[in-house]
Amino acid sequence: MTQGHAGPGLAKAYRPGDVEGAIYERWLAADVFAPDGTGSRADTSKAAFVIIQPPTNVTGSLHLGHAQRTAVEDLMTRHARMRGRPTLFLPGLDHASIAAQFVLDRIIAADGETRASMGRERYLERMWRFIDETRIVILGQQRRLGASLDWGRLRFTMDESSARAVREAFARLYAEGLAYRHETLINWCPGCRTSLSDLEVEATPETGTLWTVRYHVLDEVTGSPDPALTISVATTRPETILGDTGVAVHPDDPRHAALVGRRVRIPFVERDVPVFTDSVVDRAFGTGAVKITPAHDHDDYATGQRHGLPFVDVMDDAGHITAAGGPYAGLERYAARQRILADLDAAGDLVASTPHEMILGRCQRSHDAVEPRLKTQWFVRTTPLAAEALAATRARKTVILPERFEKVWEHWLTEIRDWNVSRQLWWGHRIPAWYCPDGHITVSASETGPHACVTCGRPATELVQDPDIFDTWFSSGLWPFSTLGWPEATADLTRFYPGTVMETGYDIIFFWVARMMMLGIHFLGDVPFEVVYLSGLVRDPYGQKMSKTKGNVVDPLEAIDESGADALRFALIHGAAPGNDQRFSTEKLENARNFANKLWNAARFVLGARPATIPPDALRIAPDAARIGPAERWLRSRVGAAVAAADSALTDFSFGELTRVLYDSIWGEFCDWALELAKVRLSDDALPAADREATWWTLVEALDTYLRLLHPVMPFVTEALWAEMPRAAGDPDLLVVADWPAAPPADAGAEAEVGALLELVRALRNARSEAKLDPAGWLAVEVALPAALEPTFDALTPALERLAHARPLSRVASAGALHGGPAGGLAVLAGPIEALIRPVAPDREAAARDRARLERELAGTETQLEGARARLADERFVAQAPPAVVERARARATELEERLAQLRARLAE
RNA sequence: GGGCGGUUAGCUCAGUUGGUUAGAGCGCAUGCUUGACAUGCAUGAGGUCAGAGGUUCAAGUCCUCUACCGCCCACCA
Repeated sequence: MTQGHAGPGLAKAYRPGDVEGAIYERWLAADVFAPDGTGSRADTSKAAFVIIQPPTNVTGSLHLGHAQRTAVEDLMTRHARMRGRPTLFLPGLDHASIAAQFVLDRIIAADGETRASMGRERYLERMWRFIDETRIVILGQQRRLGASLDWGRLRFTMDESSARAVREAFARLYAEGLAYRHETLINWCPGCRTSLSDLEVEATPETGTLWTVRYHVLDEVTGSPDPALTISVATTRPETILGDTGVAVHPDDPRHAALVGRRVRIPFVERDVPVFTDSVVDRAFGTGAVKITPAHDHDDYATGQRHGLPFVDVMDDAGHITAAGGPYAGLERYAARQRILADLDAAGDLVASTPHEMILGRCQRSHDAVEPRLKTQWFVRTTPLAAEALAATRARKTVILPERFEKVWEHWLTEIRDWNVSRQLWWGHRIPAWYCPDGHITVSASETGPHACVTCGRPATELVQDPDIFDTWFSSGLWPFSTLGWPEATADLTRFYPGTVMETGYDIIFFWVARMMMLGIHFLGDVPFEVVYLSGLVRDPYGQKMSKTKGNVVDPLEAIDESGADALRFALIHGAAPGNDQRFSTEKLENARNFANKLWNAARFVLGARPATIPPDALRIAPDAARIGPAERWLRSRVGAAVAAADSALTDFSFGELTRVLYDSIWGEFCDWALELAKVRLSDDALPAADREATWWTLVEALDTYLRLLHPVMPFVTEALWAEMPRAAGDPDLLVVADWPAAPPADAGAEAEVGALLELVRALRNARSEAKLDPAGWLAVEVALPAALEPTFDALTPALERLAHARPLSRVASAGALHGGPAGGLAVLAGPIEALIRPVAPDREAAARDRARLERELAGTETQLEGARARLADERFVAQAPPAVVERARARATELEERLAQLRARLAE
């Protein structure tokens, strides 16, 4: 592009909906999102920036939390892209087996079907149909948000490439002895009919009942239960009585010493079990005697193993009592509990029941009480993997933000237990393990499975594949490299692994982040990402977690329809700190939309103010330094400060700080002051055209810089406005691939001088308002100011007159000249500047109000001066504080003294 | 039972390595049809930074304790 640009012009009103869709299309058409897209202007010699986004669950639509994360991810991506780095922002979907089945089960239930009635094959077909619908919705939402995802690389965890990585990873772990099959007590959800990892069990505090039950001791001679000799045990789960295989007491407990070694009869199942001692028993709890159910309780499992007790499983997959439960067989577990309690009571063996505070494990998904059950499952030995992940974070190869999460990270990985990866579900990756009739295990990474049993050579036809699937997190744990072609040694893998930043919510740090770290380091020999950026949760205006059941969910699409994607993104990023939860409210969204509107109108003004001497398609040039005035120098310096502050915020991942800086600069400096100051020069026909041009180019430069800085946060509106802006030589067509801005030079002198005069304007406005002078009238003001400020004052007088609505604003030789004139003026003090408002007409009331204002100011100044003097009088302060601090304190005291003198002089008149 | 976070203006939140005058948005009050913007402009009121103690010349900021709120981890019947 060799010519400056003039677009079709901007609509008078800002309507986000009118520009967003078209702009996304332009980005896609220009192919700027892919690291090697035809429109990419990336410098391939620079390190790639790879952002890792959690693949979205296919089950539902996006909520505000997704929107916030996508906004943050896209912000980082767009910034890196403008810095000229090749960027990879890969879109993905996760099959989310348990969540997806949970949702689909409800859908098919509406048609009167169940998982069982459909069968595995039909069920999975139905699932694919279901997710084909949802995936379109989900991907459309990301697009509406403006996420600059490389759509050509869309990956799904159920794709063959992911499946291959899963098989390979598992086969390697098995070969290395890090995956093993083992019968043990696992967490079982009767509602979902699957086992769960420890992480998927939520410990929920509840008030249950502690029942005391009598077991009858067997007569040593007759072998039948003694009606009189009993031992009482306490239990919160009477249904597990059916699986009891022992009673334990503490070895030093005299109350039960006589019964140790005797046998008791478990009621209903008529099983005779031993009474024995074990020091795990807490003598203070309950009766001091514990019923032992090794197949249904984690503690009892260990106790049972120590004492060689039988393991009697009394429950089936649905949570119903099995044949082992004798008369209760077939009953649902809680129905069985009630029947057992009633029967115990009838037999006179239910001694007591008391309310009991306890922690109950519930399924994260269905909230059913989790049942500990004995099952044979596949486990991953995590201890060695966790050690490597820990070593990596300790060596700072991967940094977790905010840092405080490193502590829980350390704790969890140190205390980690082996990971049960088997799930008794259908939707997911089938475990690639085959069993021969002799029980030999063959694990194969081949898509078609093994040819024969590796142990006995039986042919594949005689082998049966494990019906279970993997925990979803097993495939998502491979995400940073399975998406790049692993296990093949692809060019992508070399180029994009490890990733740069992994962004996600802190709620899945263990589920996902830890697994990616462990598996990434293990299989690739290097960490999967350099930075873990953890976002907080988005809550409703009252701090509640958003959930569909509470009905407080804000749909991102509604917010976008209402206020635009830019406003939503800004609202979600503004004021959010990593790891901190954030409340979302319509007020925040409105504020963000107003900001976008403000920017729109500011741009409209700048573009409309182009001096006629500049052709519409002129190439953008830097303002002529010899032609600009103090206001322009001030603006350029402030823009430079904004660039520096934005850069530093981005370096620190302080995105809330970034939006604050941009909001304040654009609204508080550019719109409130710079544009108003510029209006005078731009419309001054007496000024040489070159001067007016220089002023305009200064505004264009500032706006151009702001648009670039803001683009990562508000991509649509900035792109739309930039389309209308003059281009510099070498600028691309689209802002999305434009260069990140450099800071215009700082100008401390202009900042100080113009800053002081803006203070004067504020003071004059304040005085007018406080004295309730005619708001629309022109004030006659005389100003006395330090000699150093005089040239700036003279240059800006017309602009200052306009801003303060004061004319004439005339300079007098000295402060003394302000006194002794016609009586009844209002004194105004602004730092080193003194001014006097000459009333248009004498007004006794206004004078009185003004006097009150001055008196208040006097009192305040006195207090401040007292403090400043006390500080300086303290020898230790003068001696020990840094010289710069002492110097500042001195200057401050001097300033206050002068001000005090001025005020006293005014009040004395 | 362990650990983490929060407590700053009426509300929602910023506040960098301690530095003297603690900020913003919303809300509130007063006023403004000033040629980019009423999705706006101007001005103002409003804070003993949860409480107590300590370190320091200096504490919203560092340390200790307390209170309240929230979260995470945890196999005691």
